[in-house]
Order: sequence, then C-alpha cells, then structure tokens
Amino acid sequence: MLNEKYAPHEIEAKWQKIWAETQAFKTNTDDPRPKSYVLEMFPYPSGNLHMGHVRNYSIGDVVARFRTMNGFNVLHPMGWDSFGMPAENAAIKHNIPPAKWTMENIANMTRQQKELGLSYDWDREVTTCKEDYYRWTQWFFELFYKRGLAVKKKSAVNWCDTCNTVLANEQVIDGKCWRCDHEVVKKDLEQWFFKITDYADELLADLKDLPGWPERVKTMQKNWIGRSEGLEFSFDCPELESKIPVYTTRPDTIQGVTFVVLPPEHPLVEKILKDNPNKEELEAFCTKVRNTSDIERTSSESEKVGMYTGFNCVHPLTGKKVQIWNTNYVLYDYGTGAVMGVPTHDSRDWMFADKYGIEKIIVIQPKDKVLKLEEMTGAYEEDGVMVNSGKFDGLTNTEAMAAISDEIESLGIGNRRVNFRLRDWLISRQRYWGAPIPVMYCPKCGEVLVPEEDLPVRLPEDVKFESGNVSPLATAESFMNCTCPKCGGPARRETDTMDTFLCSSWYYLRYTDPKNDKAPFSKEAVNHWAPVDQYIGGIEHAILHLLYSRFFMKVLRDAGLVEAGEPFTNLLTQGMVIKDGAKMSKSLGNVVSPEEIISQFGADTARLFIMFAAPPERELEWSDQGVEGSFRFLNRVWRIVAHFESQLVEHVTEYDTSNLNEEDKELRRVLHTSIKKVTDDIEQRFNFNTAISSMMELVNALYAYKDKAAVVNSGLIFETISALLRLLAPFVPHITEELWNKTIDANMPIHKASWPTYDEEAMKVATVEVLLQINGKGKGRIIVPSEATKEDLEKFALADNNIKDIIGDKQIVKIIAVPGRLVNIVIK
RNA sequence: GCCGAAGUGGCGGAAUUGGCAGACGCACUUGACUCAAAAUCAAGCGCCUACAAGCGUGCCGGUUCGAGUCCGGCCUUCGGCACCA
Repeated sequence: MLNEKYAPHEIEAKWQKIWAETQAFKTNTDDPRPKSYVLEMFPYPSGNLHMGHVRNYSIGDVVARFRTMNGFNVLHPMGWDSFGMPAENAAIKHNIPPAKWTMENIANMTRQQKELGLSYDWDREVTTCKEDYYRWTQWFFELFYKRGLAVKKKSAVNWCDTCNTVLANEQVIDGKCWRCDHEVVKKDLEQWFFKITDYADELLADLKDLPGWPERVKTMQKNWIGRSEGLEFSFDCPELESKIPVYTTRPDTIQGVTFVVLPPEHPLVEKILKDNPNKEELEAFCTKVRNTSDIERTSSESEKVGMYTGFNCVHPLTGKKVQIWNTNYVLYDYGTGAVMGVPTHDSRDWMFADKYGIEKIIVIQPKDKVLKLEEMTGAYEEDGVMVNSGKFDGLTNTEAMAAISDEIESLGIGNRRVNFRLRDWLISRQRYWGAPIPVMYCPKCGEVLVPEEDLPVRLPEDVKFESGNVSPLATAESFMNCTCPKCGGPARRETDTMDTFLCSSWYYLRYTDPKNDKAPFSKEAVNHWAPVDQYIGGIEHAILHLLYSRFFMKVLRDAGLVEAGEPFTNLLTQGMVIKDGAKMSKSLGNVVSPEEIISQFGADTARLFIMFAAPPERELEWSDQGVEGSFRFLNRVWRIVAHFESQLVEHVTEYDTSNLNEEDKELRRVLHTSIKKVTDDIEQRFNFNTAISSMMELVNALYAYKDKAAVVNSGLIFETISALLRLLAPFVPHITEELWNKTIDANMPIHKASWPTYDEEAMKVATVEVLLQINGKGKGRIIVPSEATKEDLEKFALADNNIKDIIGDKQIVKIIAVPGRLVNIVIK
C-alpha cells in the first residue's frame, strides 16, 4: 500500500541508496544500443553547489534519462575541474594544503549531487588535480610541444598583481582579471604559449559545421577570432635605411595616405630616436604613452595624440613624401604594428590629422554628392568612385581594392594578407595549484622535455605559497633540482604550472576511458563516444573553455588520436538563476541554497521547479511560491496515484479501446496528446517548461475523470498512470520510481522502462468548435464534425442564423475556411 | 560604432507552419469543508464596461480575408566585440 502522504525525504534516500547499490547508471562502451553522450560542464570544487549547478545538472539529467528510456546507451559522467586559485588562496589564508581543501570540497559537493538523484556513472569520475589525470595533461603539453604548438616566447603579457600571475587574453574582461576583477597590467615576460593562432582559420570556418550551437556563441567566437582580409605592403624609408610594413583593409584608399603612424613599441623607434634633434621630447612622449594603462590606451574614446618624428618615407605609388609620426592609437601587436594614415577616409586618421594639421586628400567621392575638404567635418568611410588616384580614377572603390592590391603585388612591394584578432594562448601560470609544465632547463642541452615515462612531474608539497615574485614551485629545492635526461648533468625544472583551462580542454575525452594508464584514452573508446552529443553549460564559457576545447580537439585529430574535429555537436547554454532581478550573491543577500530547498521539499521539487520556471536558455527568476507550487503538483500526483491504487494493482494491461464512453475517450485523448507533446518538447525543442505544463494538464484530466466517471476503467487507468509516471521520470526520478515500483512494476525500475508511445487515433476528437468570422471579426462559434471539409464548413457557416442576419443582403466577396479552426466570410 | 538576442496580464511564461492571444503555474478573489485555521476541492481572474460593444502582444506604418508571428522604419533592455587600421 502507498502511504497516504507524499514523504519526499524518505523515498529519495531509499532510491538513492538502491541506485548506488545496483550501479543503476553504469555505462558500458560495448553495449549494442546507439550511443548518446550527454555532458554538463564539470564544476570547480568551490565547496557547495549553487542553484546554477542545480539547473545545469537537472537539464542534463532530464536529457540523459530521456535518452536512456528512448533506447540509447547514454554516457553521462561527472568530474572536477579541481586545479586553480581558490584552493591556493585557502592554503594561504587558512593554512590548509590545497589538495586537502579540494578533496574535502569534492566530497561535500559529490554528496550534494547524489542528493539530487543525478544519473551519473560515478565509476568514470575524473578529477583534474589527481596524478592519474594531470599526468596526461602533461603528456598533451609534450604532444603540443613536439608538434611545434607549445613555445616559450617573450612578449608583452597580461599580469594580475592580485593573483600574482600572467593571464591569457581570454581571461581579461574589460581590462580586468576574470577571477579577482583587478586591473590587469602589461609586462614583458618570457612565457609558454599554445599556438592557437595556427588554427584560427579553421576555428572560424568550422563554426558553420555547428548547427547545433546557439547563434550567440558562434557570433562571440567569430568576433573573438576577428578575421580580416587586407593588404600588407611597405613604405620605403631611405632616411632611416629601412622599410615600414603596414597592413590595411582599405587598399582603395592608399592614394590618400599622407602620413604613417608608429606606436612607441615599434622597432624602428630606436633608430628614430638616435641622434634625433628632438630626442628628449620624443622619448618623453613614448614613455608617457607606454605608461598609459592598456584600457585607456585601447579605448576608442581616448584622445589621439602624436609627435612628428622628423623623418619621412616614400609613398609606393605616388612617390610623394609621407611623414612618420609616433602615436598612442596604434596597436603594436596587431597586423604589422604600423599603420598608414588616410585622414579623409578613416575617422581615427581624420581626428589625428585635424589636430596636427596634416594634409588631407580625397580619393573616394560618393555617388550622390561631391565632397569638398573645406566642408567635411569627418572622414567619409562609405563606398564611392575613385578620384585623385591616377589610373584608378573612375573605378568604384570596390573595384579599386582589387586593382590596387594587384598593382602592389605586381610591383613586388606587398601582398594580400589575412589577419586575426585572436592571440596565442598564454598557458603558463606563476601559481602552485596546477599541473607542472614538464620541462627542464639544462645548462648544456637547454630546454628539455621530461621523458614520457617519467610523467607525471609531481607537485611538491614543501612549498611556500606566498612566494612573492617567484612561482611557488621555485621555493621547493627538492622539486627544482633534477637531472637532464639527455646529458645526465644537473638541471633545473620549469617552475610554472599550466592554466586550468588546459586541464578542462580534454576532460570530456577522458570520461570515455577514465582508468587507462597507458594512454589518455584508447582510440576505440574515444571514437565510440566522442564527440559529445549534447553539451550543457553556462554562457560565460562561450569563448574561453569552448574555444580552447575546439582547438584541442583539432590538434588531437591532426595527431591521429581522435577522429572528430569538433568536441561538442550540440550545445545548450543555460541562463542564470536570479532572484529579485539580480544574480544570486552573498553581498546582495539573495542566495537560495540548494540544500535548504532539498531539506524543505526534497530534490524532486527542486528539480521540477527549476525545469518548469523558465525555458533553459533564459534567465530563471527564483520564486519561493513557485517552488511550493511544484511541491503541490507532486502531492497531487501522489494522491491521484494513491486514489487509483486498487485499480492499478489489478494490472489490467489490455482493454477494449473501440468501445469507450465519453469520459474514457476524453482521458485517453489527453493522455496521448500529452505523450506526443512531452516527447516533442524534450526531444526537439528542449522546452522542458511546456513539457511539464502538459503533464500538469494530464494530471488535471485525471482529477476530472475521478470526479466524472461513473465507472472506473481499470485498463485505461493503468495505461494512463503507467505513461504519466514514465513521462515524469526524467524530471522527478525519486517519486516516480517509488510510485512505479508500488503500483506498476516492482521488478523493472522506471529509469530502465521504455518511453511511452502515442496513438494518433486516440488523439482524434469527434467534433470541433469552429470560429465564425465576418471580415476577420469573430461573430460566433459552431460545433462541427472534426473531419468536416472546407466545403462542409462553408455550408455550416452560411446556415448559421446569426451569420445569415449579419450578411443580410450584403455581397459575399469570398469565404476562407480552415478545417478545424475557422470560417471567415468576407462581405461588402 | 559593429554583431547578436529579447520586449506578451499583477508575476514566471504559452501560442511549434500567418488562423479563437494569455496554455500551465504563481499571486489574488469568492465559495465548499472546518468551531477556526492550514491543507484540499470548486469557481473566477488582460483592460474598459450594467450589458452589448470596444480596446489589447514596445512604437509608427505596410502586406493579408486574417499579424504576437511576415515586411519597412524606429524605441527600449540585455549580451558580445570595439582605436583590430
């Protein structure tokens, strides 16, 4: 007998225990069913789950359980992105070893995940800070190194003074550190980079092969990669015995060049300063610009300032003298680090030239008016016809782009070129809690990789975390001193660790073969499961993790380790969970903890509410009253099943559907309509909220049936409740498992049951209500047989007394009849 | 500035292909049950209205028998990129 009352905590604990004991969600690679890999972004073990996690995992769990019930062999694993700063900060603050802090957090969060009833194969759990994982992260570093994709180079890099480490470009948000929000400064340092730019073209081009990704994410990646096509060519500079290469996307405006601008970092600046009569002034200017913060310097609102260097170069097409200026508005790390100045057709150049009285030449005239220098107040950047451009005069500027590029190329002074905004990925960090970079420095042999068989390079434990200017690893002598594998002489280890984003760039592949100690994964396992069929996570990784993983996958494919070139076939980006219109945060005091909700209502209610309150991609406004509503619904489900328990235990699995009374027919119609709706909503649209709505309608129909039916049809009730529980099972696994076990099938757990199917016949109705319209305005309704044709509808409509009255002696222009919906009579 | 998404009751949201706007839920109102409350059940619930009618999906216009949905022009909000030459 079912309890009269729904007692969530009791049944949730019971089933979680049974699932664990029976290894209910264990996945085998050699299972013959078609595979489906469902994955949620693994968390950083910060200590406790928050509502964003609950939303993420609930979505993933619904998809995973739904696919299992639909006959797929589903891989649904969970793991820990467990290297990173917070562990190290905790070590500094509370004097706890990072590993201990991390593992304790993992234990707590695992408990919380288990309390949510998530269907993970816990045997495949992956923890990036464990040796059996980071060994392979180091192995991948070596793979990249051997392929020439991991290089140490000196450049101006982003440095965060609070975190005491360098950052990748992707980790700088509005000039600030992504972690601590402090302003980032530039430093010239020698650092390790992954050459993601080698794959820029492919990373951009392959976005079109990702129809299962949100447009928004693809656009963000596209913007980030920032491809542009243009022309690179040089200005000859005999005065400095040198050439100045520049890059432009507007070769059509070359004849309008009146100056060339260099940032202070440009290599030619040194030569310019030497013996310069204005040396002091110029030097002071350059120093001032260099000391401006990056944000200020790269803001389009900053004033453009400059100084004439006193030198000139020669225009390659006209032979005219072109002044060379030092400025603050050129990015030295994009293109060639020098730019041609065309005041008339570039707004930045206009502002600059205007300020310093530099010559302006119009080379493009718009089609509909004539520009005059004295009337212009800004640059003309639109299309038009070429003027003042010698043999190119009269061409449209689009034609001139090609013609001038051809000319420059044939003169041998330049080439068409593609440029990217994307920079190489800076992967070294001056921090402790990360995978050590497996490199040694030998006085004789130089930079040497740690031999593969010696991996992992273990993190030492005798380090000082607050090490000031050196990496913490440099404080561990036992770690630092090593033997060069090439010459056997003494060597020193690299003291930097790897960016945690590197650990997370391949974890989804490790799940396919998590215990392999011969390789990061076997080809059979990885090619069976990869790519991930459905990936679910927050939009904040639109560039960072999702771009790095795509890069990784392509490199691994080129190395022959995997077949697929893209890691995630379909991506669902969930919206944030907010409360009172703002992101939940401690400082705002609007945090609702998952544990609180679970202890009050149970995990099923928490999961149901979070899936019902909003479609997954949108923000979700937390509502305590909404949670109660979800709890109420589960109670309604419990009570209606309990109400029909005596009929259910009869197990009438077959009954005559050809001779049903009206109440039976109506319930059966709602049932089959709901099965179709829920299936389509989950499978095709991820509209879990409307799927739940229709299950609520089905429950409402059961209550109506309870009140109206004179005789209860046991077969129909069995069919209905058996299907209802299965529809609900992916969302609320515990309550459905209990009800199923007690009333439908005690031998087969509901999560292994097959998804209900619908019968189109049952969805049909005998009659439908049709709207009658005159000139598009509703004038009444009639009930007609549902199979009534257009012609029938017209007849019915014209026979309607009310319609007859309205028409009177007016002329009927036409009649539009839409079967099942409406009849519109147009009269004059 | 460029690119993208969104704008519907008191609230979260629905309307999948141009066909009855507001499903489902929350809140609220009324009734039943109760000494009473909670729970539950039933009814109502866009605006304006005594009713009929009228109005109503950010704004202005268009296409159409018919527009939340399509087209043109705006406005607002959010997100990304932005001195990238």
